[in-house]
Amino acid sequence: MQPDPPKPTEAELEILTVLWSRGQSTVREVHEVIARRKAAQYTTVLKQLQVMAEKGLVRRDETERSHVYEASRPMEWTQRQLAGDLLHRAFKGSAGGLIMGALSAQKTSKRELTELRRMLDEYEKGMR
Amino acid sequence: MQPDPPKPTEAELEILTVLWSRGQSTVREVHEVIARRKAAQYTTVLKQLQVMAEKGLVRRDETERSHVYEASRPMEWTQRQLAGDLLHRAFKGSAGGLIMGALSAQKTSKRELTELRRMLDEYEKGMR
DNA sequence: CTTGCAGTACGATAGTTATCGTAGTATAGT
DNA sequence: ACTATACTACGATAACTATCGTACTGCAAG
Repeated sequence: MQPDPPKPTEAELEILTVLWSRGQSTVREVHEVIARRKAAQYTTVLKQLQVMAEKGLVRRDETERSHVYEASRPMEWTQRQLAGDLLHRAFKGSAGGLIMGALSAQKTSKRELTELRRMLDEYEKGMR
Repeated sequence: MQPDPPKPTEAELEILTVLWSRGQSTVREVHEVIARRKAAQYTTVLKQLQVMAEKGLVRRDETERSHVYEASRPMEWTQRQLAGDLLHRAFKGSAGGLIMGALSAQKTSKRELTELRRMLDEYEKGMR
């Protein structure tokens, strides 16, 4: 599991979200999902995945003629990197600030708020 | 206050944090702070600020010989953009996910946890 | 076999970012 | 007035990103 891969770029993250939701996928499968949201040539996605494989963001299985890709890190791991990165770069490490930013960025339902409280409790429990 | 400025890049954000903490500043002042953390030529910071002014990220007062720069948007505004952006790009809009990411990215003190709960309450109150 | 299709590999390009050197210009001190 | 200094402006460059076209390859159907 080699050195930590670099932070994914915007386009790379979009592809990762596809891989996380679909699991192992061929280029074609990834492309189909991506193309649903935005115009993109097949070879663009292919190239993207090749680069990502070089960077270690995805793993490639070449045994079949159609190569099969999968994210090299679980979604949670990458999310943690991204959240931590933004936390330090824009919020001086203040988790509270980040949360307020997130809450005010989109209106958050009352149900989600109680869900958040539950998460805090749970986190605190597992923390000792 | 013109159209919303674009999302700041990494280096731009670093400069913005200086402007937010210092308020109006000359290039020299910004450079001094930046140079404390990393090697950077004066002209690099200057150029950076010029570009940022073009993008609308900062405002420039040219009345004095040494131009004076200030962030065009308050810290909270930009933080909200960044948090919202990450929220959508990496967390499918799930604030809970982002918060778990942030909490696990760095160990969060018990005191900060209670502070977070207070924030949630406050946010809910101001929400109706 | 041969041809067409589904793949991969690769190179090119345009745009952006970060960085810096150089040149020009105003100012202040001698 | 002259020169050193403190600025700004500008251009160049290297790296990286995103995007795509073209070329090559294996394979299956006729």
